[in-house]
Amino acid sequence: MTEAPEDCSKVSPADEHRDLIEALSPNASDSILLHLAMGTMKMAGHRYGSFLDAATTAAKLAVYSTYLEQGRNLRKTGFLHHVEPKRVKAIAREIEASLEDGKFLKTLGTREPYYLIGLPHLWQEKFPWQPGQPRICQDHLTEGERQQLEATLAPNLPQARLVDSYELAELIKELHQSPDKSSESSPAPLSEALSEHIKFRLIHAGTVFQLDSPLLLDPLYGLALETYSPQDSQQRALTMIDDVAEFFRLMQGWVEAVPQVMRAVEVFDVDPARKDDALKELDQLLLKWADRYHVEGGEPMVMHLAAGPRTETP
Amino acid sequence: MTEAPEDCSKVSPADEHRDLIEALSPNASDSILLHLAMGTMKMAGHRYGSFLDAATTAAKLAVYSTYLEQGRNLRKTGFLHHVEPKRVKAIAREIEASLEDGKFLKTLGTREPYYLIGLPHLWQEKFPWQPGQPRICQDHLTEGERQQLEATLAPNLPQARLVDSYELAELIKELHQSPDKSSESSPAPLSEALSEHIKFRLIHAGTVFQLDSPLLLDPLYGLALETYSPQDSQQRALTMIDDVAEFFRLMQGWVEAVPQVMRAVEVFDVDPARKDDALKELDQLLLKWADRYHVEGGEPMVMHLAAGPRTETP
DNA sequence: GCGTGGCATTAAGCCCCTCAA
DNA sequence: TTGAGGGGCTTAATGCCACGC
Repeated sequence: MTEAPEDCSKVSPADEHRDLIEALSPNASDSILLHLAMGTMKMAGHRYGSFLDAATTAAKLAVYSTYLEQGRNLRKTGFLHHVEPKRVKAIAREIEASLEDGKFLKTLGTREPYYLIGLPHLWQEKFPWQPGQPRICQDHLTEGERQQLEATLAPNLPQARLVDSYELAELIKELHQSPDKSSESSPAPLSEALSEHIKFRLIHAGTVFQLDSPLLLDPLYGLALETYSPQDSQQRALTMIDDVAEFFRLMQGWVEAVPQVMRAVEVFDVDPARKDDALKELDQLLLKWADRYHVEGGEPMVMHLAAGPRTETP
Repeated sequence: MTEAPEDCSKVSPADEHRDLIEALSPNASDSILLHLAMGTMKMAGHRYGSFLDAATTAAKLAVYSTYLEQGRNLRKTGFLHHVEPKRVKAIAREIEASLEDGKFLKTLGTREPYYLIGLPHLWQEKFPWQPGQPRICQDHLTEGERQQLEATLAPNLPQARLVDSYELAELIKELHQSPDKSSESSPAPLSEALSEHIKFRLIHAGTVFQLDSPLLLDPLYGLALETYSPQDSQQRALTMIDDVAEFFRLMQGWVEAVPQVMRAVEVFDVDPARKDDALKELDQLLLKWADRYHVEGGEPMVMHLAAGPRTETP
């Protein structure tokens, strides 16, 4: 019950995902945005509003960059991007405040939202548990009922006792206003809705499990993971984002014709019988190549590659 | 005067660009968004609001995708993304209307905004020019003045006469309400501000030039390019976006463990004396590799690679 | 649990205008 | 021509509550 239900309609989520991307994004930029939104919101669990804020911040930085290029001309910048000069000014002020005073722009900031990352630690600190102690502390339960319930729990849970929904809400509240950033004040009002969202996300991610039972008046909640560790598929999704970001950075170097930056694309029709061989050989080629030119204390280099079936012939 | 001024401050725009990206985006997703915003707004010339709309659309699709995965449960979807169920419903309706009725979501749609692409054709159609005819048609000019002005024009202009600001505004208006999409009505009210933005963009992109002269009461405008063709640096920026999009698509396949999708990363320290050799050899290796496995009528494959200096050691 | 409705606040993307330097 | 201000419209992100199922 902690996982997203594999709902039994016709298509798998991954296909649905791909279909949406391909049906609705004739443009490369749109497609990148879509992949990014999926990765950010569905995999990493960032809020809808956070993604929008991050996109807005990126757009503001683009405006600011033009503003500098145009010699701090508000009007020209406004014309070039179709933004009111007044707004350009506000954007510039905001960004400069961020650069100078270290105030934070609304970015995603971390791969996952802080509450996913920070919860296991805080929970184990505030509601610790030692072997031999009861994991469930509910006055209205008899000792037998307690043991019966605890027997239903998974075997290798972290050293933390179960909590009720109030305690969970407390945990979430504390996590929420631990910005551990320089901005001293907590401008975050933690609404009920937000708190509920965080709770759902924690359960969805498998960090927290919910215990329902007729013996209980209200559901209890337990910590399922000792430290934050994304599932395998999530880990891959995060790696994907990192790879794409670095690929983007490298390609930007190529656009600017930075020396020692290389781009390569190979488009071909592979012999179906030798597909596996081809990929294996490519892997080996790259490994040997990097080995051949590697020296201790050389200049740091990186190379990113992705290969697979192509869908269109451009 | 048609180009962005190389403003004489301390740093070059490209450095500024890179600094902004690196100073303010500790996160891979943020960095991707920034690269994308720069490419979309500064290079391709899409509007600030268009980029925001496209990002919002991507986020909506992510929400919708979750909505389907959750068996069309509005509340759960709302919790998972911190969106009101009401809003989820509106989003779902909007997307389904788009899928069924072919209504358009607000995406970037084309690489460049239509007005950049479509203008040269429309201009040559509405204001054609033949050798021997006057390029400048202004009653208040004497024949001598006209010839004097025309002599200042660049030699190889397209077959189009110069226009005044009213005619230019007419062109822009016509372009603006040529959606050439299925949505019959033009929901676009073309404000003065938007029209001015388009005019600035056209001049900025070098598609249109402005002619000022003491002989003229008002400035005139001329078409500078026969067909839309981005400058070299813009062309590279567009290629970058395409590459990144396909790289993203391939990596998504890797995340889902699609067979025949491969990801490779090589991190090493290159012998400084052999950097060029290394890249040249890599290029050759890839070419030969693709050749070796290519057959007529095989399965379509693609491979993307970028290599260059690395900045951090992860 | 779920969908649906109402109601409220606030920011910000848009539009337009004027005036002084 | 640019900066600075004023005034206005509309959407939508975000919050809350309540009813009926």
